[in-house]
Amino acid sequence: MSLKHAILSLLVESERTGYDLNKNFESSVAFYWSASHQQIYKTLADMHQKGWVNLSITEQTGKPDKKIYSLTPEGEKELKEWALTPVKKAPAKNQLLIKLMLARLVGTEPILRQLNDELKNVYEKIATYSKIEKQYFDPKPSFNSPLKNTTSYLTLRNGILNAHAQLDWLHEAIDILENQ
Amino acid sequence: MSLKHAILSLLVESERTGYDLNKNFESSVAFYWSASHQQIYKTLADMHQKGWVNLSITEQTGKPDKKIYSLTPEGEKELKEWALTPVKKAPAKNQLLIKLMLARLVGTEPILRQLNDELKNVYEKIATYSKIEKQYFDPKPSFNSPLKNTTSYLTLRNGILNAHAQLDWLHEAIDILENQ
DNA sequence: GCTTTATATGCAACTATTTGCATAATAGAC
DNA sequence: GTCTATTATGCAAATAGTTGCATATAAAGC
Repeated sequence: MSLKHAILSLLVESERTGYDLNKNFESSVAFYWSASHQQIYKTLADMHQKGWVNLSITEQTGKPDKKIYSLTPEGEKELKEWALTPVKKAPAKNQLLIKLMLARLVGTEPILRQLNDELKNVYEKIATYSKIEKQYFDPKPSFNSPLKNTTSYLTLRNGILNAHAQLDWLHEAIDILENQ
Repeated sequence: MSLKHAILSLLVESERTGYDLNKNFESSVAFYWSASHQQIYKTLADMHQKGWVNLSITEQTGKPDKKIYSLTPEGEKELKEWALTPVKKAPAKNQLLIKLMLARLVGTEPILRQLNDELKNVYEKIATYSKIEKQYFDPKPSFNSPLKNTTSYLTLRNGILNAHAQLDWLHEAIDILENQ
């Protein structure tokens, strides 16, 4: 699985706690991977077992211990190898399209309602992306920017282009279904 | 999960065997859901337990029995209810973007290689979609076409628009990374 | 005649993910 | 002072999905 590798890719930059990592998954990582905090803690424990990460425990009086994870040479080796293997294609999962195919069974009205809900979500997504773009990538990274900035910008661009495609499709679908 | 509902949505149209369903998942359903044959057989057994599908066994001499599944009223009820509940948003899963973020660790060359591989895949996907479009949706469905045709066409359009967005992004990413 | 492909089904083990619950301290709002 | 959010961690059960293996017939190509 790739959750391990998503986590390792964050530990390349700096050591982190499970809590820190969860915060990352709620913000920037959300563009390309999702995981719950339970899954993150479990995966960290698994990777510690495998020797891919180191664990240093900071004891705190009266508080639970702080568990700081860092990348080991084995973890880095694994991550590099993984980065070089061809990507596996993601399984198709699109609930909205199953529902669309059920329009004949349930009528077009409830489907149109859900398409419009989705339209609203996509608009909100695009607004969020625009804010991020203005805040962090204005002016946009150029050939002499740090590589880190460039790749971060490209993950944002991926979100933007996909969201616009979704927007176009939703308009098309709503338009066609309304005229049926 | 939605695999149950994807299967039920096929059984609305006609009764089918696990094998038939698997064929559906390899062709048209592939636009919006994926599942292995093992998963399909397992899910059919689960739904039979729940009473959502009926099972009629055709005994064949010297061959394994043919198991034909059909929708029950309970199954249809469940499907209709599901169709009306708001869609859950799909968790983000994009391996290629994790790898892109690893460009600093492994260098841009191997990442560019994978982006170009993906570019090839997307071109092939678009070619396949074009063929399907010409074969089944020329002329394209209009307001007086059967709803079934319209919704099938829209699932294809979803694939086409997403593939083009992916294409645009890949060109952008490759262009930027090559000039780094 | 032999090999491959299609038909037709599934179990078992493992891996991944979700959901519900649980603990416990600190900081800030009211 | 009490309530709420944040910090910080995780277990357990259930559900979902993958991978490897297994069986057995029939048709078509070479």
